[in-house]
Amino acid sequence: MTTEAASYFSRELLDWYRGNKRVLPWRMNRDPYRIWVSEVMLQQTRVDTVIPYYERFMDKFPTAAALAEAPEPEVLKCWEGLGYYSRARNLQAGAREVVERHGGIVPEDKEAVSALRGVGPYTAGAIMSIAFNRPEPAVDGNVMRVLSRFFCLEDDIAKPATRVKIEKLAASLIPEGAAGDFNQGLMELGALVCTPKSPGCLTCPVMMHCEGRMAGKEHVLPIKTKAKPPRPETRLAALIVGSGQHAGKVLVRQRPATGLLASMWELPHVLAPQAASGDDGLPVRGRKRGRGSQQSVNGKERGGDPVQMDLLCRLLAQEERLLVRPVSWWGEAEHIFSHIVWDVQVYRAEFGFMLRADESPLEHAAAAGDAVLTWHDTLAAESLVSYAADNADKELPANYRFIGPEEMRELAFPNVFLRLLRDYWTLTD
DNA sequence: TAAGCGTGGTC
DNA sequence: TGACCAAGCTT
Repeated sequence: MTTEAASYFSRELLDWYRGNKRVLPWRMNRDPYRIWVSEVMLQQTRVDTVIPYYERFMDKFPTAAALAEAPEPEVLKCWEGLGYYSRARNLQAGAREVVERHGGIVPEDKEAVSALRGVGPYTAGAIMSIAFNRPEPAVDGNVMRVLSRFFCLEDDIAKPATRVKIEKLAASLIPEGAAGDFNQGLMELGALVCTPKSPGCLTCPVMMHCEGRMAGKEHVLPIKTKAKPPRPETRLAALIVGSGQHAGKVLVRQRPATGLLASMWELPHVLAPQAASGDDGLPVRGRKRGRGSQQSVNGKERGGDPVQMDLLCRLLAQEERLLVRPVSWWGEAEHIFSHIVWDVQVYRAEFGFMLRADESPLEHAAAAGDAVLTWHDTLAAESLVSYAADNADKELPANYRFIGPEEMRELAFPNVFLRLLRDYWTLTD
């Protein structure tokens, strides 16, 4: 790399950015809190997706102090549908740190910013350069792609070591006094011109000295190893409609505070063992969402797959101490994560009863009986129903609730369950 | 280092 | 239609 090429690149890119930058809500001013929120939302998320979330979030939590004071469920609800929910929790934790340790002002210090929860090398560099115009690199996927092409770098950008290398390069390119615009220019070029699939070299402000293009490699760069394919899982979910004081409401549960979809709400569901994942182990076709319980597809019984219904009943009892009687197949939904694909089979089920963690299952054994774990056992079902009638007002564990459409507006659900519940209430009305 | 962690758009 | 992938961080 020549220093001429480098200074050419920096100068042309900066000019191009200043003449072509998009008008975006987080570019209104240089409030570091606003920049911070935008950068966290933009992690692995497209600009168009972020904009409405950002507007709502800033409206509701306009300052670090406002975010710090908010109840976590409200923050999570505001993030609902955006994905990677640990970002929301970390952002709020970061805001609380800012309030407690920095008087509510985002510190202008690289180490202090980097120490905030959820702020990694990219976000720290973005905040320091965009909000404070400090000469720190902010290397994301765009920047790695743009620089890999311009300098014809063949390092695998999927490897962490490559990001470190490109950070050093990016730092060396920052023009005096223009860190914020330059860093944003790199990303803007990657987003608008130097795109992953078909780079717009003809309109690129730095095409004349682009080594990747000159080598004819603009379509093969950057080098990136493939990700592992997601593993398929069949999830058996229960749509449990309450009676008595819970009439018309649906039983939902909150997930644990860590791991996948942490603290989000959902229909109770269990992981089906491989063998019971469907007739042929593949997602069942032709039974998409909605009222499908009267259909008979792929050889399944009218009311649903007895093996899956039996499993659903047994596993909910074992894992959740939740006793229900699956009644009929209701619908299906697919949910695609980066690393897992859920095929969710939803069954309507009648509520029996639920034990809290501090209750011994033994004292209820007589009432329920072992056989109650088998949904199609008529005697068991009857004893379950009569037991349930006696325990209609029994308190649920803290992470379980019967809710109607109104309560849904306050609890955060992952999209797959949002869709299912909206379908249910729409079809029920 | 590699894996876990969401969702929707694109070609 | 199915890969690919988008302004990454944490463990």
